[in-house]
Amino acid sequence: MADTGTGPIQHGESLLFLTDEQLRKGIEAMFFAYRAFTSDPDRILEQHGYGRAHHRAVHFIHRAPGTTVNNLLAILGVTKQSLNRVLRALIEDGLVESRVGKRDKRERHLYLTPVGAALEQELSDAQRARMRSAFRAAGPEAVAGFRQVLEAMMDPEMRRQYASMRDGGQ
Amino acid sequence: MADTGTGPIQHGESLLFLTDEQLRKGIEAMFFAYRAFTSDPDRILEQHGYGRAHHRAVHFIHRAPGTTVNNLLAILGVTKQSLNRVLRALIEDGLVESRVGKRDKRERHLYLTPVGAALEQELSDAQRARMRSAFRAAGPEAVAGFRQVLEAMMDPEMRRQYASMRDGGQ
DNA sequence: GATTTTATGTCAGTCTTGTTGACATTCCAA
DNA sequence: TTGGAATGTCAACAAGACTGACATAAAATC
Repeated sequence: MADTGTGPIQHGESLLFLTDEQLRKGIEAMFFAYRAFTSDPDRILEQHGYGRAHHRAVHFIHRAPGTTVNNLLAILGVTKQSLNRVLRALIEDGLVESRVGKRDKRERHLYLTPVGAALEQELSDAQRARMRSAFRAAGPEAVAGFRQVLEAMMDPEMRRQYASMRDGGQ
Repeated sequence: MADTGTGPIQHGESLLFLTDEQLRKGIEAMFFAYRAFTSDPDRILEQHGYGRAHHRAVHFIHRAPGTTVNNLLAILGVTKQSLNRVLRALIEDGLVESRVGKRDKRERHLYLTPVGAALEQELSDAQRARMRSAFRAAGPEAVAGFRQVLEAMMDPEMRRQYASMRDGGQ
């Protein structure tokens, strides 16, 4: 706990990228970029009467069709009451289908309906467009660094979820 | 609008980093990393009975002491009524001081009190610690790429705010 | 077979933080 | 000086997160 990062400390190689000023810029970059990152989906969701919570559910059901409620809970990191409100709306509106598990009838396996898949497409198209434009502008080396830093920022448990994400099929 | 990025398209140089799969990984990396990014401050804020909105206000008042409410509004991108609730709590609790403008008495200039500065320090220490650890693990080249991509992700107006951020002194 | 655990869903209530609408104060310009 | 624009405050409401309590069904265990 000697190096608090309060100032530039030289160990032979330059550590100027670890100054408080550089860290602060990184922090503010995250703040502003995340707002931009969510702005396009937010606009679309608003037209459909949904929020970010619905987007997250639809995204991960698309990624892992047949996933269970419990699985989704772990990935999204919210309470079941919170997720349930969202899922109920999506199921009632015919965007998500909930099938009772064959092996374990307590489980509900979640799938996007064609309508749900259409919304997912619309949302991810918008989000990918911004990401593609940013990637293209920054170039492949920058993109590699971007991914490296973001991954290093995650907690080990989250990094695990990020890396793998199969499962779900009953 | 020919290239929708739906598949890898070669123009002589490799564009494999722009495939939908790579973009999707970038999107999910943002989602998970942002959650990690906010988790440390969230824990601290909870102990003090505040939320993220208070953090944002305290952060930018620290960055630009003497900033006006209107200025803060533009940076944070919320309505003045929303910000006002947060500021009222911070002022009542003695973390922020609001001084009537000398030139323009309609304006309120905002400053952190010693108590407010202490909370800001606690929050930014935690956030910097995670950022520093991620930066250190990824290395300077990765950090440069990280910043490049995030900046390219912002809207021009936001990028302006991110780059400059002085002002405030009455 | 009885009991416990697991998976899910629901109801009620609270909190944060976003929104809009209405309003007071102050400044400035016609 | 008067009316509009800018700035900020108060009140009320909505979305979406949370906790806690409880119900049901099925699986697992004793």
